[in-house]
Amino acid sequence: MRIRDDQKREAICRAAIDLINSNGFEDTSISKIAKRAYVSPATIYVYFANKEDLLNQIYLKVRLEMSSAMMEGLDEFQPVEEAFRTVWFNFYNYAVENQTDFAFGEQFANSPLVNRIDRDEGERYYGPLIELFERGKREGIFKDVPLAVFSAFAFFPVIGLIRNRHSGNLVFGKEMLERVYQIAWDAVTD
Amino acid sequence: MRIRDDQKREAICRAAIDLINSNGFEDTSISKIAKRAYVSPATIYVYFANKEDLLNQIYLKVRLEMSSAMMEGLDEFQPVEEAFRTVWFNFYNYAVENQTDFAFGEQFANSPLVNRIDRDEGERYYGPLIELFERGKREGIFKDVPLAVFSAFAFFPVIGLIRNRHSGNLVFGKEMLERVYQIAWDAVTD
Amino acid sequence: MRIRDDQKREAICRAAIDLINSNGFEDTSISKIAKRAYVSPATIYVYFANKEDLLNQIYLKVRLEMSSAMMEGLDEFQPVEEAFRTVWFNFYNYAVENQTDFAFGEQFANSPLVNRIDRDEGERYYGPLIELFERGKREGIFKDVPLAVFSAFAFFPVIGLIRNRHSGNLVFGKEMLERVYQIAWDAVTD
Amino acid sequence: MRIRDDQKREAICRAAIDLINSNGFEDTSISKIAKRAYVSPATIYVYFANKEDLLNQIYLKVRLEMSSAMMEGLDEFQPVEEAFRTVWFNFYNYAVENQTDFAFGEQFANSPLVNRIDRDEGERYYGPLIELFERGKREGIFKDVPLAVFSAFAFFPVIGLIRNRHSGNLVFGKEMLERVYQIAWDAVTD
DNA sequence: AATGAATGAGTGTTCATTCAT
DNA sequence: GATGAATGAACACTCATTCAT
Repeated sequence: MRIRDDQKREAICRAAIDLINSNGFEDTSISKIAKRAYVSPATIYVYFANKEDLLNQIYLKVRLEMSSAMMEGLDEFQPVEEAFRTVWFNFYNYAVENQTDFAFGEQFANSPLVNRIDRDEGERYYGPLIELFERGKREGIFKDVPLAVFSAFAFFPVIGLIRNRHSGNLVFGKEMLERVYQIAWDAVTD
Repeated sequence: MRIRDDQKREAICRAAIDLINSNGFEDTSISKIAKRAYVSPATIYVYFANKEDLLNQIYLKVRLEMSSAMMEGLDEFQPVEEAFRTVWFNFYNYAVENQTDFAFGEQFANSPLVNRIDRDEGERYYGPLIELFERGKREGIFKDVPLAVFSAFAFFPVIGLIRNRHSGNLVFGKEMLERVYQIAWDAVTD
Repeated sequence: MRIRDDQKREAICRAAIDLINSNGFEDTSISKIAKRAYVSPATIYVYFANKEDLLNQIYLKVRLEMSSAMMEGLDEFQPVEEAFRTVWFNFYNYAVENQTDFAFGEQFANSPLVNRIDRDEGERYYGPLIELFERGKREGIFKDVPLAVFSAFAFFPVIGLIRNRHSGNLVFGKEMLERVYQIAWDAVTD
Repeated sequence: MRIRDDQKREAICRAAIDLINSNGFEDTSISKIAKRAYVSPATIYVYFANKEDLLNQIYLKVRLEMSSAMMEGLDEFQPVEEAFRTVWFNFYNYAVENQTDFAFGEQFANSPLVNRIDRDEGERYYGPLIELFERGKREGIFKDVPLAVFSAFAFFPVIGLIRNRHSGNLVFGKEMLERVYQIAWDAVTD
């Protein structure tokens, strides 16, 4: 009996993400994914129950990778500002360095597919970030607003900027990036 | 006879938007659109060259409606702050009151389909907003940043909040909305 | 707009019956049926909702044809014996002359598919036969047994004989046929 | 170790018969059989050459079991009537008590699959029954007809009645059964 | 002997689009 | 202009079978 091959599983996910990014969900079929991953269509069903399961698992995996990338270097004893800075740049860097994964996540999150999955599963990993947010509020540093508002101003602008990167009309250097960070910080602090 | 045509065309677009919002691009076929619009599949090809053309035209139409909704009540003699307030609340209200159209727009904008259309076509209608932005900068009110950064902090947070509305964990009243607006205003002004 | 073609529908049914008779339900796919009927697989779905619907409709059609063949020449003023003789030979002749349809019916009737259809639909056409049976009982000619027992001895032996015809070890002439009929008549009469 | 093997083989046959009876040949795949028998698909190929071989072996096994059930208690010194009675009730009881096996046999016998197997293999075990038939004819008790006609009236009516049992419109007690037996006896005797 | 992984070929069905009226 | 019929190509998925252990 052969044993399952994690590289194969990985190749299938990679192929799916790439195809979805270049052609969209609509034009990404199981057989195209199979072809790109150099496996038989039937093999995909050894690793995933069906297409929806494949997409969900990829989404959750991407979310997990992104969230753990965001939390990297974060600890509860850092001053709030330092911690926020860490998270913010982690997020920005992840989005820039993992363009395809990030784009896949955004496309999935804006499609009705996202409503069919267990949302808690996807949000589970943000604990440390939420704690940071609460601590910042307790220390009177962050504005006293709901978490959704906080992250809308802290992180969504980055998504907007990344979206514009593709159009090519947004190229900015270190200085501008620092400027943007500063605006975000000002927006969420009192 | 002219009226009849436009009604039919409208019905087709409406059906397409609704189906895409509830089932995604993937599960929205020409024949399902036809069925929901009470026309024959062949009839759709009287109004649109093919499926891609249908989707593009819908997207451009939605963008146009949204942009003109945003500009409503805007004129070049208003003080900058009043004008910004107008645009911001116009945007928020449009997103809330036209949920399906807005969701369609977001879904399309995050899919690779958006890269295949003439982007200028979509952006053409934002002239007055750009002028407002330039005027605000000249008057030393808005921060001296690129347009992309400006709108990333002015409008993207709203998109983030709307996205969370669906999850149901974001319900806020007039007061909170005013609060959010104030944060946006603070973020984009010096 | 083209209109539906009853010949096409007929060709599809014919192709399905023939294939099922030579290869069984298992080896009879939609695409094989399509090929044999000189239509596209998709065309079959213009005339039938799905494969199950196709098979059910064929079965009901065959049953209907068989039952009306059986009733041919039957009227309520004939003496019971003459009427029974008519029906019995009608049945035998139908089975012999419409081998494929008959075989299809037997195969379907012995498969679990038959349990999924509306049985009443299939039995509806036997009214005159049932009336003959009741009349025969009233006149003290037929044995006083349930209908199921009556037809088990009147008609099932014929099915058994037909089944053996295929094996080739049953070839009999007019005389023997008359003999078999006589046994059936004796079995159901007092 | 020998015992284990036979249990596994038995489990595979059992699983196949059950699945075919509830879902038909068409919906009964090797992997479903494997799952139901708690073995690997590959294991089935240890015991059977391929799917056709599996089905044939099951059919022959069922025929063998049925025929030996029919012959039980039969010996060549019994009077013909007693012997016939024994065989007839054996047949009826087998059909009623082994519903699934019997239904499988009927389904297989009415499908083209039956034509692909060695028919002699299946008929080999009916020797004693044939002898009884010949003896009855010699003694002037049974009608002088071919074997096929004899069994068409002796046994096929039972098959017809069993077929109707499933529809639920045939429930009969000891008395009626005796009645049916009597009709069969009358039909085959002079 | 026994197994889960692996697969090319096939399944039933739907697709976007065109045809004929 | 409007339509239902028609279709080749594609879809997601399962098949019987073999492979590697």
